[in-house]
Amino acid sequence: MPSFGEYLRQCRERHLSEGDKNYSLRKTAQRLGIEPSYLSKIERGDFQPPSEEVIVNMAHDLGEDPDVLLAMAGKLSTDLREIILKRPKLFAQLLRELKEQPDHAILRITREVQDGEW
Amino acid sequence: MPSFGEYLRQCRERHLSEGDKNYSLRKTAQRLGIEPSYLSKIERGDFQPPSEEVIVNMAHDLGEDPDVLLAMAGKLSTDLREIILKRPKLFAQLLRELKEQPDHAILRITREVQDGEW
DNA sequence: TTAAGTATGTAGTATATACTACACACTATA
DNA sequence: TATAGTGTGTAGTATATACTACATACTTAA
Repeated sequence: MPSFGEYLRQCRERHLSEGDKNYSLRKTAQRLGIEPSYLSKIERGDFQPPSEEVIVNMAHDLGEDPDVLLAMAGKLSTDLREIILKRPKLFAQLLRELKEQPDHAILRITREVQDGEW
Repeated sequence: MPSFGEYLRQCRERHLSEGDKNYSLRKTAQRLGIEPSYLSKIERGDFQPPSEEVIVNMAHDLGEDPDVLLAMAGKLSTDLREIILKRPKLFAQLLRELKEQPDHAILRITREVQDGEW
């Protein structure tokens, strides 16, 4: 699995190789509101991943999933954290149960809740 | 709802008022491996809540639920964060669905997973 | 061939986090 | 009436987080 920085560079260069010249390091950095040298160091792994806000902007700019990009940076989005912290006992118990469950089981629960079977 | 510091002091003073003299601020701080003045300031809300490690120690020392105490400090335990970060897409979706669900629905899911109905 | 655009290197900064060390004043006990 | 124990106030520190500013070297298009 690539590191956060490597993955970021891959995404950006994919856009470039598809012919969109707006995905140079400088132009991308400008859209993100950060210094090009900062983005360079993040992509190269010289610096830690940036703040949640910048990562979410990156995800939107690159067409990636914010939660996945945040996870690659070792971060959990604030809204998810708050969902858990409002009912910590309940969610702690559920999550520790689901830890060992396969993907399809979690997906199935999600679907059933969506379908209002609760 | 009391703040983290207020709640901490309530817990500690409960032990004291039940006659256990080991729950003075100084002795408690010593068991926790922190300075008494630091604990004093935390309880009074002069300082931010301490690190996850110290909060978990506090919970054990006071007979409280670590996840609840961490939540009062605005923190999520590392193990729960990691459960989510390993499958961010899956858990993000589930959590955002469960956000609006009542307690009993979440409890019911937890029980059914426990009982191996999946 | 020069001007614009590319990435990168060096050297900082501001703010937050997570504490320690020690002195002080008050209170209960022996 | 010492002294042991109580909580608190002042003043720091070390480390991490999240960046900026500017200079430099290389590349490409006019």
